[in-house]
Amino acid sequence: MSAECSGPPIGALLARSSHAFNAAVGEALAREGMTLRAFLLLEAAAGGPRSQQSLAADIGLDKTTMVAAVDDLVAHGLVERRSAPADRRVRLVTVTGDGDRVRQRCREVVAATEAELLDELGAQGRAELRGLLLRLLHGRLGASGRSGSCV
Amino acid sequence: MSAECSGPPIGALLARSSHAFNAAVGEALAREGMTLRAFLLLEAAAGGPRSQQSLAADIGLDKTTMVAAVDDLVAHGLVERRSAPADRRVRLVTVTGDGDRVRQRCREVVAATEAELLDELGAQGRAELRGLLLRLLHGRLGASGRSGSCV
DNA sequence: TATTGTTATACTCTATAACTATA
DNA sequence: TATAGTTATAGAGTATAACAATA
Repeated sequence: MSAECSGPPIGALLARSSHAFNAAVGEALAREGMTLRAFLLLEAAAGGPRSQQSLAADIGLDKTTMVAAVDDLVAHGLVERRSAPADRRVRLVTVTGDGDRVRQRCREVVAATEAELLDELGAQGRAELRGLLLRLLHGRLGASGRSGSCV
Repeated sequence: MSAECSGPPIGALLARSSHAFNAAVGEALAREGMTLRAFLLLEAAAGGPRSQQSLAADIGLDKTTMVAAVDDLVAHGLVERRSAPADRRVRLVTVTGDGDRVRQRCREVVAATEAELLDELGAQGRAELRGLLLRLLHGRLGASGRSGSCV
């Protein structure tokens, strides 16, 4: 038996922290007329033209919900659907110039929001937290099938 | 501008970690015939007989959803509803003997699951992570109205 | 009149099934 | 036959509104 120390379970602390982070980032993005999910999708699409299913698997969405998510970005002119020449069944989601500008601005907004929330930890604390979470995710936590929306 | 270092945003790491934690703990509790939410409610009720609204505010549920949540625990004989003598509008949720036994077992299951997931961090890493998250939650993160289900 | 608990209802989100067009 | 995308539909989960009992 490992000497588990006192205090609330870490899972509860993680849940509260994550929830508060998502709420703060979501509010900041809402002021830009964006959604956290839409931003994540935009980021994923910016990695290069990819099929909707590939994006869906990446973000942890269903292919059916991905349709509406892409529809939304298309309606705002941030991405375009293009038929892939090699396989005309797949629709490559490509980021437009406007989309990239919005994405850059949202990146800054998200980074600023996170920086403010992480301020009390100091540079060293932030690095430690990042390192610990990465170790956690590369351990048993990442081993289990960790698909899921997380959003 | 603070020197924000490289890597994925910490919010994303927190979200993935929290999601994986909840999934693992949820699976472990499911093997005991329990739900994460039901366990949290049972834990809150074990703090002493309290009104449903008080419990709802604590867990971050709506009072209307709390009704069904308590109904579920009552159906399993883990808690009882008793009218408060002082104010007969409120129903005090009290944990039964069976409820307390189930709660103790679930506490052990949750602790064991978390311990396994946190194993790679070592005792020192676990303490560091706990400390960092507590500092985070006592800072700006906890300052904002942080109500919400988190479950 | 205000508040606790409850019910009924509507709304949001997501997944399942069925369809199309390609392969 | 199998796959990418789409649509329609059903389900879970949640919140809003209205009601009962009590203060």
